[in-house]
Amino acid sequence: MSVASRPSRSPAPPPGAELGAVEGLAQLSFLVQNALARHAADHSLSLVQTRLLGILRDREPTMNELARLLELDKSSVTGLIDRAERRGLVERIPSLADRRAVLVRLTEEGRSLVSQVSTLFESDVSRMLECLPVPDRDALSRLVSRALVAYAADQGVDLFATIGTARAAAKVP
Amino acid sequence: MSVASRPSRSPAPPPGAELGAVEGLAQLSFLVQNALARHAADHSLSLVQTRLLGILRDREPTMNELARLLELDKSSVTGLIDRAERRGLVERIPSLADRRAVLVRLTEEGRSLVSQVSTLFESDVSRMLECLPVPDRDALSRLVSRALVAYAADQGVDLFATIGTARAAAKVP
DNA sequence: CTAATATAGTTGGTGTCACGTACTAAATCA
DNA sequence: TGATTTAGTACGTGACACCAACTATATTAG
Repeated sequence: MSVASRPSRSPAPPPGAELGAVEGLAQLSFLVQNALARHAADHSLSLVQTRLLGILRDREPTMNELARLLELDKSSVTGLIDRAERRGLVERIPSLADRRAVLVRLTEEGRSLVSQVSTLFESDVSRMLECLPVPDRDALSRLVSRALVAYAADQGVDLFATIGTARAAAKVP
Repeated sequence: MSVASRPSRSPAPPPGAELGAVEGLAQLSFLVQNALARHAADHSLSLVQTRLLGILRDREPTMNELARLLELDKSSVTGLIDRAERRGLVERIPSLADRRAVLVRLTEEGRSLVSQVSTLFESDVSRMLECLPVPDRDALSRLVSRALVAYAADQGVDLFATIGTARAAAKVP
């Protein structure tokens, strides 16, 4: 896949073959994302909803902050929260500090839902890792983490919270 | 997804540095997907459209096969192809073998578009890998590919198309 | 060789989600 | 105080996803 060039069919795709690095990472990312999407869908959540709930696990942001975190337009967030609120997953709380602002908070139901999905998701990814022998698994984990850290530093990106464990990085003022 | 990514400056590489394996893979998958989505959007393509074009690079499937490859309902594929066709990216060709069936093929324009996006995407992922020293990079690539193959075998899953060629295998009775 | 059934694709209805624009209310600046 | 910026919402549009219903072939059964 990768690239561009030829539309050719490889004469004989080696069966057990090695994938190129880029291709491997790309496919891996699809598998991981599909796992998440699948569990989310099983609980009637879209990916965005799930992401929303994941973010709210350890925060109580304003609509505006949410838009920034989700990289969405603020008008998109209005609808997103409308639907989640209608389902009883989150609630809007008027900010005391700024009367224009609204804080968004998980309800108990929302919290329990996101916990279930994240547990299932994590066990899926674990299962994927368990296909590897332990030493390989550790090595992979170390390399991935090294790559992420290096890339993050390089690009000034801040890695953070996946759904599961949210916390991760942290705190950023 | 659970995650959101956020642009921020990291003051310094996170102190706790090592990520759990699950979390690392999850974050990695977000980075990769975001890269793809970004380049796609720059060319006015959605992720699904991009995946569609990627699949068509080395195939000329029926609507039905497309639905299976994309894991979409066939009625969703109708709309997807309608829009892509309207933009001149693909064309419908009546099947000679089965008069109910319709084949979908990339146009020249579609081919050129997907090539651009995939080139950009790949260079992004490469850039990510280049943060690692060469031996680590090779090791990572080998491990990822091993994990994918093992997982695919384990689950009877068909690895597939990111953007390019998927080589997919497909074998499943 | 019809008659029942299965398959390919489209249509239409509903809902999510994303965007841009326009608008209100509150905060801030000047 | 008056001008401007900021938070959030309302509205219209379009992409996408699903399901159920429908047409037209194909396939199978009797």
